[in-house]
Amino acid sequence: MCRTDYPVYLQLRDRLWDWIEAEQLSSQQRLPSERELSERFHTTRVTIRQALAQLEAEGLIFRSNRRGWFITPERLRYDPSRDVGFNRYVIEQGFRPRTETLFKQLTEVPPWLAETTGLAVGAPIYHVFRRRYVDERGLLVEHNYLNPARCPGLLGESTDLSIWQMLRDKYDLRPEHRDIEIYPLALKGQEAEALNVNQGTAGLYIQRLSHDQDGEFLELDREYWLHDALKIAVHIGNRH
Amino acid sequence: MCRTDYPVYLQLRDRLWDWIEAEQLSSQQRLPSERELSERFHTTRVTIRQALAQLEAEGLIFRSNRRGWFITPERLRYDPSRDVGFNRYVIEQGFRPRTETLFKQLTEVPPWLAETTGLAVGAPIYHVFRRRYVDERGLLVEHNYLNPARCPGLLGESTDLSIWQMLRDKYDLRPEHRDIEIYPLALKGQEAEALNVNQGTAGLYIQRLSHDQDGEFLELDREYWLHDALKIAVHIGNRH
DNA sequence: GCTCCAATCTGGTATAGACCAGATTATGGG
DNA sequence: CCCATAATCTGGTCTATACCAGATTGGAGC
Repeated sequence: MCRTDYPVYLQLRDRLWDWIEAEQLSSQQRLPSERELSERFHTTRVTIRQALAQLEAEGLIFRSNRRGWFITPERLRYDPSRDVGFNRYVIEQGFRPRTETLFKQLTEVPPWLAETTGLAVGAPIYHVFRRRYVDERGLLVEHNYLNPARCPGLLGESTDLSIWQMLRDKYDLRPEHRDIEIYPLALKGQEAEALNVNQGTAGLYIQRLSHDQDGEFLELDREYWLHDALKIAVHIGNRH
Repeated sequence: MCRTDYPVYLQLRDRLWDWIEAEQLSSQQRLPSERELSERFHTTRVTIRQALAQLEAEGLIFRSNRRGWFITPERLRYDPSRDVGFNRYVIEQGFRPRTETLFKQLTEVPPWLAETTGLAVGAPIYHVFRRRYVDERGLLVEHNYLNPARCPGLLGESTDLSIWQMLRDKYDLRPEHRDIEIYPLALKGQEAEALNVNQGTAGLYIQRLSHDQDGEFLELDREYWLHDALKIAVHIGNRH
């Protein structure tokens, strides 16, 4: 269509970007439908979808299953090395947090968990599965595995707020040592469904293994974030 | 093709996964061509490409521009909070590192860098752009911005090894405070070209802003990693 | 005003083909 | 044997079309 040797879908990406800027579309606002865009830019739906996927990878737009394309909100800043609850740092940044507990149960330690934590296979373990929202967009799901010996009766409490705060206030437990793992992955299966995204959507995995002041296993936390939802920010050093 | 209500490309993903396991394909080995796969699995190239893209997102395979699909090597473990050089921790994990300096120059602080570092716009700054390999696969490109006042003559040295080590040994500078930012992004432009991947390939961005023991700006490091290349692993706490 | 259901709109999946550009391989001449 | 060139193979891009399933909307009936 144009004379440069740039592929069409990348040209469309640029034009869509400019169009979004020009229209001043703001967070969570919906784009025109793919069919409408493909007409407007004189191309096919397949090609416009390539351009949209490009902008999605860049984090400018996101899709909501069969509802349309929307402008991605600003990334949430997150410091996994601090033990500040989700609700608190979301509010601090001017957003509205919400947490849903999808299930919580007492179960038995499976082999992979035994390997990670050093617990015995088959030992009792609390398992909490939660979904967290910011401004009514589900950004992550989270599995918490807790040692029932250290926090008996925890499942009886509400888990819609901070588990850490509960551990600190009710059980006098504080994470002293922490092993953190972070890597990009594709959201699949249970996690993709719970976040209502397509299988294979880009995500970020954050795992935190915490031991308390006595060196006992305290918690394993496995978080699955949307790739465009957060920016990890950590400060290392004595004073600020 | 099958009776489940699972999409074909996800079934293909599973069958490809099984096939790769069965064939015992190992790191960096090439898959059959897309045309061959689409015949073998009785589908079209478009659909097989969807399945391949799925496995790519999951990090099992990667593509090399117009050469084919290959098995992804194991992720490199990386701790951005420590000041251990790239070459050293790659070797420690049993891989072969290599670094290419794509360019190095004395330039002037642009506005965005001034904002990040607190330096004055137009002040002199060293800029080094490098590409790093593990077992001959380019995994990341890296921009280093260094304060010439603190390390005069640095550009005269070879930058194919550890810059940190040079700062420590030759200039007696050690990073005391560090602000780290990490987030997923799409590799574009210069970074995508240098890594020889398509525009929009998933990547991970790691930025490190370092100040030395005197509180002076020391270095800004901007790393662009392939999304499947690394696993960040950090330990926080007193002793191990 | 409400509920329920049908029509409609959305993105998601899939087919069948075509051509291009870069990478690799085969070939032929020196 | 080496080297240059041609043929071939690879993934990358693009068109045109079709149907599906879930989400939304609009209207009929209460």
